[in-house]
Amino acid sequence: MQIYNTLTKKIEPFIPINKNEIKMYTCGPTVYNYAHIGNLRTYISEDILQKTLEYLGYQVTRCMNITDVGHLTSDADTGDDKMAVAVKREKKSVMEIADYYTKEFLNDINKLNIKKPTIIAKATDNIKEYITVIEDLIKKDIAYISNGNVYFDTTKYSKYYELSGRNQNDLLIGARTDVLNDLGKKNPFDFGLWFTNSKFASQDLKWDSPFGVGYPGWHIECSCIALKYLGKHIDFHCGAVDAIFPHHTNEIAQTECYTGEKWCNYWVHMEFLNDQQGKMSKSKGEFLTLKVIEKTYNPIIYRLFCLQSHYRKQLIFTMETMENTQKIYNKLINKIRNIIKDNSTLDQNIINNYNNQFKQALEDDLNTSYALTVLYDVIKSDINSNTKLYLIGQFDQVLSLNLLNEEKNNINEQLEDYIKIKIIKRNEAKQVKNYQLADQIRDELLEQNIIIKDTKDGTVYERRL
RNA sequence: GGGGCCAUGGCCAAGUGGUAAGGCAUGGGACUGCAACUCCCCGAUCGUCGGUUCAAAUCCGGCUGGCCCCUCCA
Repeated sequence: MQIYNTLTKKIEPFIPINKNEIKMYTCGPTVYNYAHIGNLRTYISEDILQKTLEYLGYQVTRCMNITDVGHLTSDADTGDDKMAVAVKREKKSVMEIADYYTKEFLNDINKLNIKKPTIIAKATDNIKEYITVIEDLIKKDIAYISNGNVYFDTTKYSKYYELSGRNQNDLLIGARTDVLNDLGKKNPFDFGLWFTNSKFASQDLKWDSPFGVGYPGWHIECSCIALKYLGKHIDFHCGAVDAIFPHHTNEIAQTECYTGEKWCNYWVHMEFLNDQQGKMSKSKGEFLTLKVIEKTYNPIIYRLFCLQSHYRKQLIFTMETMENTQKIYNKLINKIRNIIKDNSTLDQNIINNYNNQFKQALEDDLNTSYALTVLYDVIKSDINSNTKLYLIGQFDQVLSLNLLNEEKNNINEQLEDYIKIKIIKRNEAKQVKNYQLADQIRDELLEQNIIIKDTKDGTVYERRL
């Protein structure tokens, strides 16, 4: 397998730390609002990475954080905590907000067939761990206390700019003035590890610490949660491209200064979903959630939409392309439904051949669109039905598009009998050329989401997708 | 102002030096009472200009256009 590594800016062969067990950390949501479909694209891509690794025979432990404190609206200590803003907006407690949106998030990823991470850790459950690491960094003179807050001194970590590929001067020019004007900082890009001296009063969540009563910075949570649950070394760390700087940059600095060792080998970043105006963003106010999509489309359609493209390519979302994807999905499922299970025996050579093609596509930096082409190749090929169905089932372990989900099996016997009678009546009507009655019966069934098809072998039916 | 990415037929998209996969849509045809489903057929020289090469969509440079990051957002 080879994959693009942000750390080296190259596509590299993947070499696991341990032979079969892979440790993967993926940044989770800040649960102050619904996830928008752009957020969800990232999790879909991460899911593909995980499932590809599993398909290749690795065992993957995936850890994800849930940010319920510390994520400020600004990187200086002037912004509001995102959670505090939500509290004000919805007039609920922080816990209620966090619980509600966490549940909604887990619902969303479930609907998209994203495998639930092995470990899901809340930021507020690991305060002790943050304090341990921060104390250590202070002791090592890498962190310092200033103006009531604890900051990380970025000049103490020589590789600070490695991940982002920038340098301090480039960053300074574009930096926001309130970041630079944070007088507590020794250097412009130093970042907060623990805040006690907040300039805003709306912060509800506070903990006692050796540095005073306060709350943690955003970046420290991921470092500590990863260390706690996955150990000192991890294979993958994923997130969207905007996390490269400063979030992941800061994570590396903290973690490696704490352990004194290299932390993560492969940094994988997922590109944005844009709408026609550009980036989809919560701070713009309006944003598309899965709830909205669901009104018109099965969430799996959105997953397919994402898989048609590449995770490192920006994707533009429009309702037109969703409409198109719906058609693609319908046709795909129809074709698969037309493959009838029979007595044919599995052809192992053919299985290996297509399976290798499928794997090769995914092993090549997760080329999902090509993997879908292999799926089409199988469907079109003249191999026997059972071999086809077997391969489709295998592929769907990674694609997770419910390719073999036979919804028509949901039709109970009672309904089945009813449909059969209707079909017979319709065929009788057709024979005497009473097409009005025939069409009426067809419409009746369609109202119940039953589609009638006249084929060479007689009339068949299926449930509408 | 700095850094970076992208540009392939109507749409999505594969392709990383040897003469353009695939899917959807459109059009044509078969099937059908009609429709749907299914099957068959049809389309591009790869934003633009120039360079390297026997050979470039693929490498290099200029230009144009779009987007992203540098500031909370995935």
